[in-house]
Amino acid sequence: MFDPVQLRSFLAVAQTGGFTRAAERLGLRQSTVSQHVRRLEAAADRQLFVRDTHSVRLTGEGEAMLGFARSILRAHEQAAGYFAQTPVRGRVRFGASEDFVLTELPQILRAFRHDHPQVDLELTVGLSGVLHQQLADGRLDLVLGKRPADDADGRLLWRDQLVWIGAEDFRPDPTQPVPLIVYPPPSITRARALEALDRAGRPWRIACTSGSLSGVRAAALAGLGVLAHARSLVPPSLRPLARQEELPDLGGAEFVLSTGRATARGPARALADAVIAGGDRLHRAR
Amino acid sequence: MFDPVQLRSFLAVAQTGGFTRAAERLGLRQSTVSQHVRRLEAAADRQLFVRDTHSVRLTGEGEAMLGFARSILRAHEQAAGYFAQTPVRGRVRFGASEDFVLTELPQILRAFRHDHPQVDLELTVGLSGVLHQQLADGRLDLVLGKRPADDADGRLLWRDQLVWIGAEDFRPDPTQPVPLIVYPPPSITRARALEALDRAGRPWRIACTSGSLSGVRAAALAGLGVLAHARSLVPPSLRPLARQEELPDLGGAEFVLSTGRATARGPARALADAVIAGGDRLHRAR
DNA sequence: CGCGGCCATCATGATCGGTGATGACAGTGA
DNA sequence: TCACTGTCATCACCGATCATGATGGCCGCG
Repeated sequence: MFDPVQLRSFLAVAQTGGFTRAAERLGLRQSTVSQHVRRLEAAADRQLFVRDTHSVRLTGEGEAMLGFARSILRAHEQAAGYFAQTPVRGRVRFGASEDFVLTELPQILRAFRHDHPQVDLELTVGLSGVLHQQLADGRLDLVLGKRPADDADGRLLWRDQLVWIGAEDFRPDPTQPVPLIVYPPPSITRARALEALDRAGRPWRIACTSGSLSGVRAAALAGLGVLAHARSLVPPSLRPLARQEELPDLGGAEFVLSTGRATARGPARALADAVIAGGDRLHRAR
Repeated sequence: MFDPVQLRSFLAVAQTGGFTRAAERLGLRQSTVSQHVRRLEAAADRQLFVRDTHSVRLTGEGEAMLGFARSILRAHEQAAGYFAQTPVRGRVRFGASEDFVLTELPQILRAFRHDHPQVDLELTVGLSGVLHQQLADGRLDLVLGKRPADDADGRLLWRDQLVWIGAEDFRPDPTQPVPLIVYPPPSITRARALEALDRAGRPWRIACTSGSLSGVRAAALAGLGVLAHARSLVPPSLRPLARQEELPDLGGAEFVLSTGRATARGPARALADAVIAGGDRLHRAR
């Protein structure tokens, strides 16, 4: 095991051809460099330089050591270069919409925590509209959710179609108001569903209101009604209704990653990169 | 600059999955290993392990460090492996026959001293027979010279032809005894020359005797007579006589490197290797 | 022959590093 | 629930290590 500091001194002596010059280059004293070389020679049990009082020359073994020293120091420099950049550290307050709780978002966050253990990750799950409001208020740093109607910000992750979904065998009775399962306001999906029905002149009633995806999923599985939902994020055991045309078209939806007004930096940037990189895993490509 | 010792501890922790186990493997204490990792983390300014009280897991940065640590330690081990073999050190008493003083033997010896500065090299130049006698007496360790008639030892370096040489324009008078330039006994060449002439019934006389190559060379250049010499080692400004057939054939000669009875070891072995490796430079290939 | 530049060596004071003891923590089994 | 065990972190201690400045030997130069 060779001391890298001694190797550096050795290399400097070999390159400058002198102990004094090497010491100057390294910001050390001549006696220090002399000791470094001496210890290195002791460690290798070889004479590395021939010190003819007014010249310093490498021996054969010294030339061999030269190669090894270069190799070792190069490896060190590669490592040092990698770790030179300031580490990602701090806090991210991350908001993710309910839609993602059943996706692989947890795995993405888990990987992020693995890669950046020094980042405190605070996760808030809620409705997209609420999250964007908190982002605007500065209570969140990064939000993953549907793009609100009035908001043009955020990086578009993917475009999706809103569809009507329900239990396996559920078919709404055309003669009755459509039984709706919705999130409470200010749910974007809720607003879109009511708008579409109203525009089509189709009567409706609220069959169930729940603030959580598991709540609306339970209601749908129970056959309480239909639910507007992004096609790519339909929870397991629920399916788009076979005949979408019996209900009005819901239009599209855009899933965005928003970072407030400023470009994300530091931990928020790192998390945004991680989410974008793992973005494919958030929705099932159809 | 990372401390290789700390890297070794880090690697051991990563491999064994525990500080205590790593410490056992390394022959250190657990607290020491803990400090090593802590210092390494401080040096890299990253957290490398997640210590969940009953498990130790690499972070993402830790995995990066793993690669660098392996690379650095591999470089160290290569160097350590090279310098692990005990260095060549000591004394060689080397005998070289007069024949080689004008060859590149000095360059070979110079390179040897460069490669093995810790070897004291004692050079004896003399007649092959004398040198072999000293080798047998234990007063030399290695001898380079012509193989004596009664000696079968030694590593054959090359076979050569003995030829008659003289000054540029020298031609022996067939009616007169051949004027000979010879080394004093126990010169091998001398014996071979006299034998050949006697066997051919050709009269001869000693025109000059000198113990050194420069002596016989001067005599030959002065036109004092002819000289038996190995063809490949003819000194500059002397040439084989144009008509060799006017004098009896001298036969061949073998140049050998002899190491006494035992196989050479240590410094003598190293020098022998160097001479053999540079052997081509000792004679001009014709 | 003194001078200056070079490297080796030495004593010294500060720093570093391994150690053992101790503490915090969590999983285990009675 | 509680003692026990095994984990890792932390700390004070002391001996080893290290960089330093001073000194000395060496050699070439003026």
